[in-house]
Amino acid sequence: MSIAASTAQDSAPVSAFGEGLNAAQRRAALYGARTADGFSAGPLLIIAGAGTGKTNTLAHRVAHLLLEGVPPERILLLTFTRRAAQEMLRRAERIATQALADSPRGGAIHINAARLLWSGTYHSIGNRLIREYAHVVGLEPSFSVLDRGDAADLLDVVRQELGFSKKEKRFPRKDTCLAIYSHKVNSRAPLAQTLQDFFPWCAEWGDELGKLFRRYVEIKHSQQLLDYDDLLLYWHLLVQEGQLAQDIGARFSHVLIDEYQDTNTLQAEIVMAMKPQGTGVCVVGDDAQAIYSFRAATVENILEFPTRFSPAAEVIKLEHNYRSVQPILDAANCLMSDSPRQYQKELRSGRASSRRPVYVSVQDDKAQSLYVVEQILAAREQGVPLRRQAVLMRNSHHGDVLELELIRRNIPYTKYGGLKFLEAAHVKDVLALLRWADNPKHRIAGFRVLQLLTGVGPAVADRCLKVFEASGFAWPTLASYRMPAAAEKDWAGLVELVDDLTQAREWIGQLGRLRKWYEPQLERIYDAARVRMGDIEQLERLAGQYASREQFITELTLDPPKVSSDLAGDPARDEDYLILSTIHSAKGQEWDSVYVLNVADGNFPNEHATGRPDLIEEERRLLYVAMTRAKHDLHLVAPLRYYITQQSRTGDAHVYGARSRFMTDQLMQCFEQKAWPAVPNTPASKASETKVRIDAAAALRAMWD
DNA sequence: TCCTTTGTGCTTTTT
DNA sequence: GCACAAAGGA
Repeated sequence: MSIAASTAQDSAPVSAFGEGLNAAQRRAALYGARTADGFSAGPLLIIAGAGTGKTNTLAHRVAHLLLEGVPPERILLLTFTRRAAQEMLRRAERIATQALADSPRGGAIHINAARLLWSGTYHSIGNRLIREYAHVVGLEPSFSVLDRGDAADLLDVVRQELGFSKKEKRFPRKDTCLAIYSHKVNSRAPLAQTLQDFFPWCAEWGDELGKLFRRYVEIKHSQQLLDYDDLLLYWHLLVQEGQLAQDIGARFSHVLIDEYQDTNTLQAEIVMAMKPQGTGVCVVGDDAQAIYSFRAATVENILEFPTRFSPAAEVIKLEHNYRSVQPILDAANCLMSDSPRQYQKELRSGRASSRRPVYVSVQDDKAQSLYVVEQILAAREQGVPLRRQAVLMRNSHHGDVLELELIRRNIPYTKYGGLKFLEAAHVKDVLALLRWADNPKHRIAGFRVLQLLTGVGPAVADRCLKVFEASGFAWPTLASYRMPAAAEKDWAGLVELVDDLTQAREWIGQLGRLRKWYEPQLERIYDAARVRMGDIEQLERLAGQYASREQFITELTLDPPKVSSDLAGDPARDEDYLILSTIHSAKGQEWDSVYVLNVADGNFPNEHATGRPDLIEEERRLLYVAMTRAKHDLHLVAPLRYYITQQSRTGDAHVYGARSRFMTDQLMQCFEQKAWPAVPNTPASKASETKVRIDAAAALRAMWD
């Protein structure tokens, strides 16, 4: 995601190699030495504070490796999102090409970073390795990847099957079950400990959850399904075996990992198994920006990285900030100085400013929105386009009130985080069809597809699928299956479609034919059919960029488009629009002006984190991430009163927010404090003292004379 | 058996 | 505002 993420360095011309880098950056980029068989480096940890040119440094390192003759396919580049990987490659290619052009050898040799085949997220790399080694772990190379929703649905099926949904006390809901499962797998901790530490309200269900997960794992394997966590888990399994660990590890002479502070134990173990000596391993991160513990990320990975090797890994700190003006950094430094365990660092900027960031108190949600809109419009008047401004929030629904106001005033915006494209029911329908055609054993997909027909609910679908399964997943058996009368007509069309999809050699056109069958179903099932159909058309456009159905389905699952405008052929591309984003999704980005909503205790730190010192520290880092996104202007907005979510329709429950515990007196000094709207400062006592009298009646009459 | 309605209860952040 | 379960009508 790099919507507005161009740094000052990005636009700076790179004349000679590394000329645009400062000393520490250069040291990190060049670390290592030529050897007889190439270029080699010991383990390296780069502690890159916010805005210190991390991407640029890493891109230079990649370029340097390429220039030193390291074959591109022997570089493994792990990033947090695919976008980050693409951005990195784009820059590395440009840097390397430029450096070659400037060298005496001239531009004869072309560096093609696209040949860095092994770059992407842990999950996407895992996906590729596992397909290659599928036979080793008892999988078919054509296995399907479950997205979050499908995984939760499958858990729900198991939950029903085991009768847990009928207990007198309510069993955890499917999303919670999945979260528990995922956390346990990724943290590699015992289930009981995961429950105790992160889901204490579910601790009493330990035994049932254990049974649930065991059955879930069985079913996944029998249906050739892998969820997100399996993509790591199977990879982990592969490298636990000595010979395979060596083979896979030896494929890569250099392993570069971005955002290392947000990796979890499972991921760290994979890297350690592949590269036990740390040879060629270079990790980059900022412990002050570790904000993914709910995904089982542990900041210990980065804190302990150096001492996991002997001799210990080299540590290089980047502290010069190229993003923000000094007053913003003063506040950020002050916020973090209260944090106990960390790599001590102090961000410095070359950019002075006389303006401090703003801490503004407002009455409530509504006033908060009005304030933000007023500031945004004012900034735009001053020449800061909307797209260089962002509103950041802790929870995605915190932007709801603001969104209404933006719509009312006709201010364009896009929102990151929150409901995703793939979670829309109609998109799920279409994908289920594709997935089922791709993997007939994919029961969740088939179950969903069958229920698109009128007169077919869970019971009929279940029976049909049982017959299908008994036949060994032979598609022709479906054609002869007798559906209830109401479903007959559409059933024939569906059978024909699925037959077509499974036979088709060409991927192009499949989605179009699918759409033809689906359109009438969509109109029957949902409201707002036209809007939804638009999404399907966008999906179709996106499909054209992929080589095959399997690739399309998998990549879409591993790297889902965030919002509809994120899809291909984005028509809104050149238009100016405001960015709304959760802080988590804002990671790695920067804007001229940043507004942080709901900076009050209960939200910073979140009420659910209180009582857990480590989680409270994470909340502090979250605020730190939010603050350090701003280049020139930063506004923390603190409503005195805000509404609690999750209450009945007529509810008016609200709390009076205390000042966030992170906003200490010392930190407050870093801010210009104000109230909005400004409270007129005229005490009543003074008014009663004045001797002045005005003949108001006469004055008003005079206006009409 | 399916599908809609009604009532109840509630951890946020996402690859 | 949404997920989930239970009950009632077709």
